[in-house]
Amino acid sequence: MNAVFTYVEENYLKAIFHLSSQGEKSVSTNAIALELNTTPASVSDMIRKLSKKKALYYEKYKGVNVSPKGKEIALRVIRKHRLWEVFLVQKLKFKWDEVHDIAEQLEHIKSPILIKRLDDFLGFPKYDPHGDPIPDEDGKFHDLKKQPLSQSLVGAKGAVIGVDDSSSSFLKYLDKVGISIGTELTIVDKNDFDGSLDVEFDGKTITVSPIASENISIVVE
Amino acid sequence: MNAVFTYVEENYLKAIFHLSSQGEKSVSTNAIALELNTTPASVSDMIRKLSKKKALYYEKYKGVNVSPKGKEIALRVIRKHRLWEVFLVQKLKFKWDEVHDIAEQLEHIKSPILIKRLDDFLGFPKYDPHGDPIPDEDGKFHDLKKQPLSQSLVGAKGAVIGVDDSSSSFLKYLDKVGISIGTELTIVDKNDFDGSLDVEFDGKTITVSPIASENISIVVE
DNA sequence: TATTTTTTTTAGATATACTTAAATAGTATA
DNA sequence: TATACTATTTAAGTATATCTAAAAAAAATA
Repeated sequence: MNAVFTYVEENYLKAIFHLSSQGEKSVSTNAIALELNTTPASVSDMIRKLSKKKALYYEKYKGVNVSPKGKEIALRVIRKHRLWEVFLVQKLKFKWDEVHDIAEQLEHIKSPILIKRLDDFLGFPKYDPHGDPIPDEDGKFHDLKKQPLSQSLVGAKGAVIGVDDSSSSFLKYLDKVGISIGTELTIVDKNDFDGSLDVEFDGKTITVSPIASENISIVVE
Repeated sequence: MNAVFTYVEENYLKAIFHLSSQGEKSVSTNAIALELNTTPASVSDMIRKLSKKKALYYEKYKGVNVSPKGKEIALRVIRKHRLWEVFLVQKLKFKWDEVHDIAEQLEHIKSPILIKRLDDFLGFPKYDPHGDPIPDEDGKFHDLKKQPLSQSLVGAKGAVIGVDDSSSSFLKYLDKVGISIGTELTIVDKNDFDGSLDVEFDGKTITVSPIASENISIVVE
């Protein structure tokens, strides 16, 4: 009998998993309360509940750690969140910085087959529009190396996975030249005098300034 | 200050709107309980709450009617439900009869801009995969006439909007011949000896049996 | 019309998720 | 080490959305 986790429980596990993958040690009640914009008292309650459900390891006054079960749930939610973000940006033409709140809702839709079909529909993306990796069905991350376009070598082929600068002027520029998430490009030349890069994609070649190429992340093949 | 309605309240309003658009009179507590698989006692509670919020007109022991406000909310949810169903069938390749439960979840996602973009992405569909009309942003239904393919005249052009028979053998047949929701077709001939129709779409012409054409709904231009 | 049956409402409980206020445990400082 | 401070937990209470059981109103039947 697979335990069912509520919307709220999923959010707690996601937050705790997130916090514990930053620092090493166990996560404090206060840190969770801060992350989820709630009170330490509420967190205490929920921690007791989630450890009874074996999703957390917990010792009073000592903070919590996610159990394998909790990690599995957190990664499943993260996977859904990031796949939906790809959908919103790639298909519905949202900007990188507009999708988070909607994905926060969509990530709780319960239907394994839906996520499989969505993944397929999106072409099995490995990164979300912010450049964060998308775990696979088993919670594993694929080990493609993400790097700024500026640090890629001449001759390298890769796919755009995200941008660091999401100012509207930069997004407008990308739109104009035709670069978006998923664009497959080849670096054909580097202009040493200013560090700009000539990149080829969709049958055309454009020159990307050093500042722009620092803010574009790609994964190389 | 726009009152916010919960997931559950939205479902009640949708169900009551649905029931009241079948029969004429006000909707009974028992009928609602039956529709939502809950108890009359729970329905009584919720009715009191929704009428305090001015979404329902209510007199004790006399049943309820949806107010304009309640109707607006119900139609908004129905619009979302049907648009998501189109998405699931057209884009994610679900079958007509597999999408309901997922759409029941997706219909509660709160983001007006999301629905606008989705509508655009889907090409502003007027009917869902079951042939039910999709209300517009203002809750109005477009007045296209839906009819069985079998009752359409030679020369008529239309788009497939749904099927009545959703048995797997029928769906398999449609898949084989290449008919799906949104397929734009022209009726080129009627074979009087058996009532079958020759229809053209995607550059090819096939013959559709009388039984099949009775179960395919189209909207004519 | 009186009685029975059905429908609807109310009353009292439960579960989730939250709150504030008070108590307790742990840490830091004089 | 005693005191002060911070972090955490517990206790008590609120709101939502349920439920079962009992009471009240309406409808159906004799």
